[in-house]
Amino acid sequence: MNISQAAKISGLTIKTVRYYDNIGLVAAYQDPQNQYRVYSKDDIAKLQFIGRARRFGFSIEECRELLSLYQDKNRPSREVKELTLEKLLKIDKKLEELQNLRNQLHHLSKNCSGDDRPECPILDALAKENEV
Amino acid sequence: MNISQAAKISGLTIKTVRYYDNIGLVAAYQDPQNQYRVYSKDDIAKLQFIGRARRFGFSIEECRELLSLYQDKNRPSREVKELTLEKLLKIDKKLEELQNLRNQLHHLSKNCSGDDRPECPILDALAKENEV
DNA sequence: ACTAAACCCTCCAGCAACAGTAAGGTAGTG
DNA sequence: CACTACCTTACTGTTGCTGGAGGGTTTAGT
Repeated sequence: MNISQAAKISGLTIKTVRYYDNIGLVAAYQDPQNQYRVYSKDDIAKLQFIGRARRFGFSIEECRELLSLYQDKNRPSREVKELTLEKLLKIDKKLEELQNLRNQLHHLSKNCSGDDRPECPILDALAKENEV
Repeated sequence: MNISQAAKISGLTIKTVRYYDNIGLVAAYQDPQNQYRVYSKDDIAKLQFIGRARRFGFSIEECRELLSLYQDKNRPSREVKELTLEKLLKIDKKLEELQNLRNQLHHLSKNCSGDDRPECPILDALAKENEV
């Protein structure tokens, strides 16, 4: 299977698939005749696996780790769970930050008339060292 | 005022302040004798302004825009509010995404024993094209 | 006056995770 | 044989800095 089909099936872009090959995440067989990359069903499965893991917020390096755990039939599920819980914690932290940010910005925008006058509590808040 | 003081007061790192100078966001006066950057009170205020805007999730380019609005005494507050609401929308979208992610990961981790056995629903979910 | 610490500078490389583009080779069809 | 649609490598750009090398300057202490 050539790269464009592999990309389509896995839901990734060609660029991304090529990139994953370059960094050794999913190394493709290369036809010695024309240098074209050839993807096996197993490769496709890996690409899909990575695509999903990426959508779950795992980094490339974490994907690499998950992939090796995935391929190791004897690995304990503990390791995978640890990685997942770690990621979960990070997400929770990010969520809290974003929620705070949202509340502050929302508060600011509500107090701004948003018309042709220059008075703007948003800029005032950014300019002064008080809290919003 | 030299760069280390400017950095300390504005709550940024020296590297960051220098970077902002390089990209013309806050251009510092440079002593012709020794090439040292010199920061005025006005510069400090700008740095602080940017620091807060960055913490509010505005990009550098948005900061540049806000700064020019901030310095223009006649600008309508509408422009600032628009920028803020736009940013708010992005944040809401990101929040929703993250929340979904969190729920899915949480669901996965709850179903994983996390012990020495190799059975792992997390990896299974990543390997198969079904939803979690 | 000399020295050492503590500043400051510029320039270059690198991070994540690709996307875009140039310049070129190849495969299949009419 | 031309044309289109693939494919390749290689380089640059993105965002917002951070780290380091290699060097000049200022200041404090002796």
